Amino acid sequence: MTGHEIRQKFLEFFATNQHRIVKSSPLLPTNDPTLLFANAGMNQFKDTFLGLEKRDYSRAVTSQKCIRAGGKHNDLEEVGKTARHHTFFEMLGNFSFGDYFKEEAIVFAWDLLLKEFQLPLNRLWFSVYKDDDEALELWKKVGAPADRILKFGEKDNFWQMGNTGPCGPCSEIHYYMGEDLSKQRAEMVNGAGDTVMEIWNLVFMQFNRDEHGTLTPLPKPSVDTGMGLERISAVLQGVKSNYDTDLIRPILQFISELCSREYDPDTQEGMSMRVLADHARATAFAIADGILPGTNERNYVLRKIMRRAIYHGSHKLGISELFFHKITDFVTHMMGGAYPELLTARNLTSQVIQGEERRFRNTLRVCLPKFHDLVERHASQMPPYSELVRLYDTFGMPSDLIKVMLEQQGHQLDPVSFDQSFSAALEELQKTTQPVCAAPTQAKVKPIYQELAEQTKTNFTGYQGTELLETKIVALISKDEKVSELNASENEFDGEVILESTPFYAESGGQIGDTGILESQSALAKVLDTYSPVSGLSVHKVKVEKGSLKVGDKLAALVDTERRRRIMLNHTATHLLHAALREVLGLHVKQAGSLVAPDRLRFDFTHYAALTDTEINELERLVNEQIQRNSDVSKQEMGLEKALSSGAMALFGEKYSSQVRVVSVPGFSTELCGGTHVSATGDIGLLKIISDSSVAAGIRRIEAITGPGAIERYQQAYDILDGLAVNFKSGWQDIPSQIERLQTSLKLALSQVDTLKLKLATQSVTNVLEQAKTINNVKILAQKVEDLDRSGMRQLADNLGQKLGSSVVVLGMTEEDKAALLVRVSSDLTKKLNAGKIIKELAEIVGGKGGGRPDLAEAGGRDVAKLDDALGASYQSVEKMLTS
RNA sequence: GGGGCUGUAGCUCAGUUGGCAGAGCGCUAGAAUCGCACUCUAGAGGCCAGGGGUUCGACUCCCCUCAGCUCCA
Repeated sequence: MTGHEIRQKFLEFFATNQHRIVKSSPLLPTNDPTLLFANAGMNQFKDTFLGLEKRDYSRAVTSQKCIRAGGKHNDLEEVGKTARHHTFFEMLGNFSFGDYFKEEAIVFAWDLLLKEFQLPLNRLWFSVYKDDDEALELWKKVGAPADRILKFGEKDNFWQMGNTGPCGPCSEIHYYMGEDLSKQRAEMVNGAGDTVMEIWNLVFMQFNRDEHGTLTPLPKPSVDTGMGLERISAVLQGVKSNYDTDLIRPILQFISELCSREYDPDTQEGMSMRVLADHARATAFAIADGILPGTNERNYVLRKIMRRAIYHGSHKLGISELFFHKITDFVTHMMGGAYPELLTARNLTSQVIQGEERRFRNTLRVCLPKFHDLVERHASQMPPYSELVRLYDTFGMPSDLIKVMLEQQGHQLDPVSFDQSFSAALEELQKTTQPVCAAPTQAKVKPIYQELAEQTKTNFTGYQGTELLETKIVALISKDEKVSELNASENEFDGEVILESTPFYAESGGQIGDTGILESQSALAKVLDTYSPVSGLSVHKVKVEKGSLKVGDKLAALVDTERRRRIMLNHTATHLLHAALREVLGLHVKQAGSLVAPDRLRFDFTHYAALTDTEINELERLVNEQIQRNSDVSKQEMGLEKALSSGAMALFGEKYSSQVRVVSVPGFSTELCGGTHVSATGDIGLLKIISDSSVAAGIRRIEAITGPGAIERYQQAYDILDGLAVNFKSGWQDIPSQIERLQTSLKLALSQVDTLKLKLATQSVTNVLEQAKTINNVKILAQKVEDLDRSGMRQLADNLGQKLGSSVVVLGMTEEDKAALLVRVSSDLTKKLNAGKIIKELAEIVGGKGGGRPDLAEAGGRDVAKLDDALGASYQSVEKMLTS
């Protein structure tokens, strides 16, 4: 039976037993921020097990994509070394949500393994939790021999989701992999080695554990099971290693051809090939689910996986060209049938991988000279770990490569103590890195809102219109207390109003809350903001302008229509931009936050690089094309499942109710969205992107304006250009070249000025060359100059010095009310005279400081009037130094 | 989210407790050659990432911003 058939058979078996076949959730966990990757079949049902979410089925079966790397389950370092460890694998599982319990779960497992898969009973072992006699009896009942049912403690056979929450005993099925049936022993179960291997784990969720550790029985116990597809395939295909199943073996074959080496499982090369095969699977699936290699969290873990693979390929298997994308492409080809998302993402995957491989090879290229430099500095000595670790921590050189290269340099290393010293040094280096674990502070909903939400649900009428002529005040709040009446006060705002129905949109999904007025015959209140502290409840923050608001009052609710209109433009524009981003940059673009205000829109999204000008132009072009088409924007209520299957984009980490609203621009964008939108895209008028910046690593932020604001912006730009054109007396298209021309000629003119100034100064000073005094055969010239800058003064000193030969030149000038001095000593004299020392004495006279090299020194001071004194003093200074 | 590192000529990078901004490759021109490669000679090319501060003086020291690399959660 092939791996694909086994997966299919598993799903079908449970489907015929009234289980709903549910698609694998993406590897990017949808509703669990504590999880790095999907790592078990039950992840997507967590809320269902907790009773927070209802589904229209109570039995499900899945084949779940899983990655275990980083976080609690970290198998990364083990992959390749063993026959069983993977970063990526598929987990088959059947689930009961308060439907069947232990008995059926055990019967299903028994029937599937013995009848469908026809596993020999004389190789199977069963384990139960030490206190779970119920399970033990059930195994006996279906036919398991009593001596094959073993009891284990908490460590092996008790499962819990977290420190608190649902938990329960579990029961595992193990399989003897050895040749000789007579050699199997009970001790091998959960023992060392994997001659007896766990193939299926049945979890019986039976209790709820509270914070004191007390267990209370759940009213509706549930079942969660997991069986690794690769393992069961190994068993059914009669091979020792998961890597020899038809799920992975062909990848090894492909790699073997790629590097022109035979796959021999027992060699170092064999291990490297396994690493590559496994990591290629993980990488292809991760990228297809929108996870990109990066520098934080799951993105970083993916990058570690990819770099480990690339390292093994390039250094251990000697593949010199970019290769990793070829392997993932092969994986895509193999698995695309069962997981079509691989095919959709094919191009992106290949591109991202090649980019990462290039970057990694560049990192290696940069750190190798640093390594050699380090080794050289320590001659034949072993470089200290503190420095080796720096290569790893700061420059990203793989620790294994460091080890290998040290050995090549002739250093004898004990691998174990090397690793120990290395991690110790790393710890030392990172000691200062105490992560400030800021626990996510959950914004607590104020009890008053909670209470109101239970009593009433606001009816939102804002989709139909912005004015509601008659509605009723249900409740009034002032300072977190319910009140019966609201009056004008001195405060910025007077209180909050809850209405029976309202056209006011409460801030949500990035769209900011509406403003407007509430008006009755006797009262008038301004709505400053509208928000929703609890789902289903809209709260209007008001300032009473006239009269007073009383609970039960009838009144009209009027939204500021113009402001709302602009918000709607921006919201629909946001959707268009989102779709355009995915088209231009790739499907990895996911919304990571947004703000829809009347005057602008802001959109944060996942992407790995700054946008280029071409990309921004293309985005604007696409969005404006959609605007010009003036397509109708459709808004439909439908079931969540239907919406998702129709391809509507949903945000991860966002909770949706079973009934959702789908906003779509036909043929371009479909999103789940509760916000308010224009009726046709043409209403937007125009979109202009005004900024692109980064918010966090891997997340970019785009800001844009639409409609009237965008037009104003273009007008401003137009005015500026017109102004420039007038100034340049030319057309727009010539402005850049005109500016360039101006810049060049200005630069030329300035350098000519410098040259001329120098020439002038040289001429005027050359006249006084003969004034140079000679002391002890050293010519000394001290002269005041004008109209030069510091660099001109240096050049002048050089010119004079060359003319004078063996000499000391002292120049002084005033520059911006400060005195500047320079001393040049010709190089043949620097043994006797030090320009730095001379300048220090002179600098004191003008009340400043200075210094420099023995042959050239500069100084400055504030006392301009003393400049001549300083120049005069230079003769004595030199003389003193020459004679001392 | 926290730590380390980097930003200098078109490219790869030097730049020594603050004092004249450099090398190699590439580019342009010339020499040599029947011509090309090679070789030799000369030249062009820099807001030293941006902004602020300290200083008589900042590529150099300090702070901020931007961009990139890297390790860790």
